[in-house]
Amino acid sequence: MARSTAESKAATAAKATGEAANASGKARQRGVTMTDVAQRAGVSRTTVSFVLSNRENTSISAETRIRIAEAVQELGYRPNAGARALASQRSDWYGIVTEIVTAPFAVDIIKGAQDQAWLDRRFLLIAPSDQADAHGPNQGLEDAAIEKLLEQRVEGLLYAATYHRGVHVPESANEVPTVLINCFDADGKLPSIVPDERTGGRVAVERLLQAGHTRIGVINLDPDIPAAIGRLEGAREALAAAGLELDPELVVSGHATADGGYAAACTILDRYREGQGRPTALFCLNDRMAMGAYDAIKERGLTIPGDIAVIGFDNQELIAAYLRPKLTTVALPFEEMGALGVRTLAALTAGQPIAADQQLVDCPLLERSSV
Amino acid sequence: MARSTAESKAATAAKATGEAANASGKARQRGVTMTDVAQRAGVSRTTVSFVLSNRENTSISAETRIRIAEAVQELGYRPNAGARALASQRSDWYGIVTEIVTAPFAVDIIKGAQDQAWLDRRFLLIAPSDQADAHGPNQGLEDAAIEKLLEQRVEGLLYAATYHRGVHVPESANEVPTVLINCFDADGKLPSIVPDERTGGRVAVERLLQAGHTRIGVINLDPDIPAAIGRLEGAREALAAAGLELDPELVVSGHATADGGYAAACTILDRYREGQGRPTALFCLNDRMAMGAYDAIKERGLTIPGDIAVIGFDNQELIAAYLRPKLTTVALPFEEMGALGVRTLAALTAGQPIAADQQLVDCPLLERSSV
DNA sequence: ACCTCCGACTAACGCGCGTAACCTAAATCA
DNA sequence: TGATTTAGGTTACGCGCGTTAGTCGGAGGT
Repeated sequence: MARSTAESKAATAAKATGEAANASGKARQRGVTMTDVAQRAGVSRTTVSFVLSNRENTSISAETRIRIAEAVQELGYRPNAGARALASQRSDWYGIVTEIVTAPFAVDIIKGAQDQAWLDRRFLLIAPSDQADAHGPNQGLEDAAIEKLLEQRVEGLLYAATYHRGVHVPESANEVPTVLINCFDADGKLPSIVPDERTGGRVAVERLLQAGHTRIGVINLDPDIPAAIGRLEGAREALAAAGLELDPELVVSGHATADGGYAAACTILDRYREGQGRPTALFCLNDRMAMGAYDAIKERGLTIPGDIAVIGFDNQELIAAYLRPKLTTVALPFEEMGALGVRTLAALTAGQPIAADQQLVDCPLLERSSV
Repeated sequence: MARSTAESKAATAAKATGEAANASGKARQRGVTMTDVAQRAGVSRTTVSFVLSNRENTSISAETRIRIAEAVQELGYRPNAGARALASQRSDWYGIVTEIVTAPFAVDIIKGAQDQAWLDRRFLLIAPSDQADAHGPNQGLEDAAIEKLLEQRVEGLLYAATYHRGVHVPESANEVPTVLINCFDADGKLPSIVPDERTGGRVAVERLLQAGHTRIGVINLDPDIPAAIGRLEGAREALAAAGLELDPELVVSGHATADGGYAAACTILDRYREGQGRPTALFCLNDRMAMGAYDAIKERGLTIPGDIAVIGFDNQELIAAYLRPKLTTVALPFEEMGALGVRTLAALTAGQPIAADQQLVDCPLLERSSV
């Protein structure tokens, strides 16, 4: 194939036309490169590169730009992201490593991050992790996953957990900017983004108070985890603001499942009679427990929200939206956390300062029908 | 810096030692290349490449291999996947485009695919799609996503849907091998992997028959979708094998939600009295509807499975495992479909023939406590 | 008539790596 | 003893692209 750029433009055009049918047919297998485009447009590859990357400070005639655009179109040229990354020394990729792939709970973090990355014209490489999966066949998967991501030359790392907690991030993550989502660095070095549990707890109880409830039962999680601590603290704040206190007798911890919620609700409900100290509302620290509480309440012939109002936490769609009545709950801002994570990473990789070492994201109240 | 490989090995070693402290300290910023490793080990870059890629038909002394391994270790060398892909003309990447990122329903497909890809030493690029998201801000996202994946030079494409249906795949997907998961090509060209709905339906009803139920109510989905057609067909098969028929009066369609299931169950339960034709078991074509059916049953003072046995379909963990009693259901084999998708893609890209144009994957019965 | 400047490009190098082809000294063989 | 093989490498090229440092012809200025 003639490669001389000295070849007359007429000849080039003729050849190009001849190939057009070819190119748009099945003959084009793969590998249309920038050089092909350049040849077809009758310019140098450099010029094509300048045009395609919208380079400034470079004057290229409108006519040439058009010819190049046509050539791109006709040949079906598609840039090679890998080659570009190699030459430009930047990949436009972020990596996210998470056990979310395994546990669908907080898949919205990925969605939020994806969307934001898309807006920023960046690509998200998702890698699996086995943080919580000690018994699986994937021991050490997490380190290997980060390693793989670094081999792809990601410019930054997101590390997400399915539930709010402290984590230890593998050392290799230190080689690029890293942001934790829905968890925080137990070693206190890396920036993180977590839900504002405290405010969420306050909002929930405020909603109950606003509906006229003053005696509120709390179905608590394992009291040691950040979610329980924060949410309970918020609940106390709200009560305090109303001049009330949280009756310790009304706080029952249980296993974070529907069965646990059922048992806890039974304990509370059976301890008192109606009007004799029995709470008129239940704040369940997660939706699964609320699901169990529903059963306990219904079993006793009580109605929701008539006799007992219920408010949950987490907004697990499959539960909250399908319970009957639909559950009013406080949502965890997974999408926002994911998006903020990407934005924070962008700032970090650009060398800009970030707002704070630990950023809190609001947990909004989702009104449905259980209060 | 001396680049002569003729330099005596002693000298090279000395220099290397001098640099070691440097390399293991903070001075290493980024960009340890194979050339660095080669220099440090006192060999040519080619040799390093041969060793690292375990190339056969090449004899390299054990001593040299060790020196190279040490150099890799000491310098913290990490291969550059992009450069490798460029040079070798293969990326080891598959792309998966799916609305699953948006709707967490079938995120297990991703997990299955990820795991299999990991075993095959391949990387999965996950891109969002807006197939079902007509009102979102992401119009045309899907085409753009595929385009992006092709720019990364993925070797194959997986296209996954959240629920079993026919889809139209964007044309650009034809440029690389493509496999559909949990959906099939409405144009009938691309290979696909779908759940075996029919067998699933049969298994469910067989389980009910085995428990002694002969009068079985069916809470149906929209009767036109593949899931409903297949599952119902399977149910009929199972009954036929037992010499029974499906009473059309016992098949009620409803909206695919808990409310829909509640309404449908009410219809069936209120039509008959106990022992007067009222079914003793309900086959709900999805778990959400089973959730609603639970309420209808409990509301009438009936017990599960004592008075009415219930069996679901889909195995939506958050529902099935947390209902009380826990729901016996037929699982959709998302993970297996994802894994099989990757395996099929591997065969395709290797030029091997695939088993069939449409591969069915079994839906296993998950025994819990509602039958 | 000469110099300068500017518009419109192009030549050439390097990113990090895979790989075909080649090279050299020692061991083996006829 | 000379020819040939073999172990153990090395040289050089190219993958597709970004980017710096030019080149070249003509318009404007003096």
